[in-house]
Amino acid sequence: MIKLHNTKTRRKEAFVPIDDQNVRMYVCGPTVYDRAHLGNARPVVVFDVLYRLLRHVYGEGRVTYVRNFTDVDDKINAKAAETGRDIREITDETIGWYHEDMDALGALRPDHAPRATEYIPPMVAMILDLIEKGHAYEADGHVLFDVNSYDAYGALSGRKLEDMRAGERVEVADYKRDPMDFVLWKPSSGKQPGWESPWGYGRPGWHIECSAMSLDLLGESFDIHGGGLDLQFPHHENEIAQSCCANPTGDFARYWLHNEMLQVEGKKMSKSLGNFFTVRDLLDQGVPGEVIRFVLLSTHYRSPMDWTDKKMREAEKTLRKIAELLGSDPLTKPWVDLRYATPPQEFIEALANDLNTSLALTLIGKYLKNRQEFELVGALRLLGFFPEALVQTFAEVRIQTVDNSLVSGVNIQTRGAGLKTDMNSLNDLGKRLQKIRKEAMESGNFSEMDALKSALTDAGIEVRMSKESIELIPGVSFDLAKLEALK
RNA sequence: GGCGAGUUGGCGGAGUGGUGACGCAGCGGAUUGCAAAUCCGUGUACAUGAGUUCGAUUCUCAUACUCGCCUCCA
Repeated sequence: MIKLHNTKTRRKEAFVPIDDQNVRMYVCGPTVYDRAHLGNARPVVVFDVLYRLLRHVYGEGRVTYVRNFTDVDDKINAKAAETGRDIREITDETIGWYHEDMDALGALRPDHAPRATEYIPPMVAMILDLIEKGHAYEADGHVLFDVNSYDAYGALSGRKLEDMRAGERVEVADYKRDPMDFVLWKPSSGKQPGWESPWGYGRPGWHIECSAMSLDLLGESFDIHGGGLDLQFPHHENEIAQSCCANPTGDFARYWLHNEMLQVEGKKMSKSLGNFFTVRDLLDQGVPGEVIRFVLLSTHYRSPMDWTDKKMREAEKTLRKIAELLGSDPLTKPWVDLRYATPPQEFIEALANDLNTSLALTLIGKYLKNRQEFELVGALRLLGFFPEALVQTFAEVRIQTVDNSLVSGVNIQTRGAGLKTDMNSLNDLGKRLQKIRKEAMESGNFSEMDALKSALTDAGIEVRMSKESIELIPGVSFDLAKLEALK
């Protein structure tokens, strides 16, 4: 039994799909004019977990997930004007980036990822229908939705039209009957993208695409509609107005899920504050996608999440421990066939309880501590972490000295193949450290050894020493350049 | 101004009408050249005031504060 918090009712409700053979979910996707920033990644990862959970519960082929690309928008036009590039070129490139970056976070691709520009005729048809039904009107080359024609307008976000008689914040176009009326279609000129329509050459307003696409791909009633909390008003309110007026026999979306916003080091992420960064920025800094995913899931989706360096380091540490356990020599472990690993019931229940990913990660921590590999692997997979990938990503180099009555020498082990670094340098350093250490232990003078050790630490390599071995583990902040300087 | 969310120990972060998770840090111990890592053990919290209740951190109301959305950025 999955329970989800429905924004529509402001309550946690038992989730009952309309058709359990085809569970349908729509999530608002990005406007494609630039790299996805970290805030964009939160809903992607949150709804990816929901998608995985639904697939787990109802069956892989029995969930349809749609996430759109908004590729008609004034921000895109501005980008085109600014760079002199073709709009299609910009949107194609950005969509490619988006896929790359979200793939790196371990997010499954939706079943459908429609582009707004592929849906112009259905949007025009829906607008015509709305005019015909008396919910929209043409004025000054625009087509506007008449919010007063829909009684439930504002129900989702808990706003009343009277309270919003704005005009205070934004200048209201004088062709609007009501300041809250929003654009369904607007005229295009010059280099602006446009299509012929009954109202002249123009382009759609922002909200209509989601109504047209969800109708086509999911029908007039579907199960879940998700997105960031910022979209609750006006975007989702407007979607509801359009869809419910155009298809009065349908429910549109039954469960509305909204994720809270993301902050960075306690402050809102914004360009003006200079704490704005993209997923690609982090990946390029060497932060594995799994670490980003882990941090994003460590806070419940309906709470504001604060992105901090500390959380990133802790997440990395935990993932490394997991990789160490999973990647260690199978001969040292009791036999487990991880191919058949399934998530424990308590783990599924945590996720089924309105996506309590924080508790889910706590459980993962428990399986790790108790070395319950079967449970661990099953849980990780459901949450979108792949054991093999973790072992690779967090590969380590272990330089082990062997020194006992039978053998004496150096044994170098590496785990995984994903380590993007110069193995030889690491090996050399490990041997050197071992040699210096041996000398130091004989002479009693540890200064040279301490110097090398702190240099390694500075370069982002964790140094672990025990009687038997020395381990060098390049971390997330590993800096190859500093390592070169040590030679 | 409108709307909404939140306030849990040093930090992060779940959860519950009645024995107050868990992680990190701290402290004590084992181990150690010293550390680290690892293992064992361990303390401190539920914004304030009032109400409901046998009993509230958990429900209700008020107050304070924080944050977000409504505005380019989700």
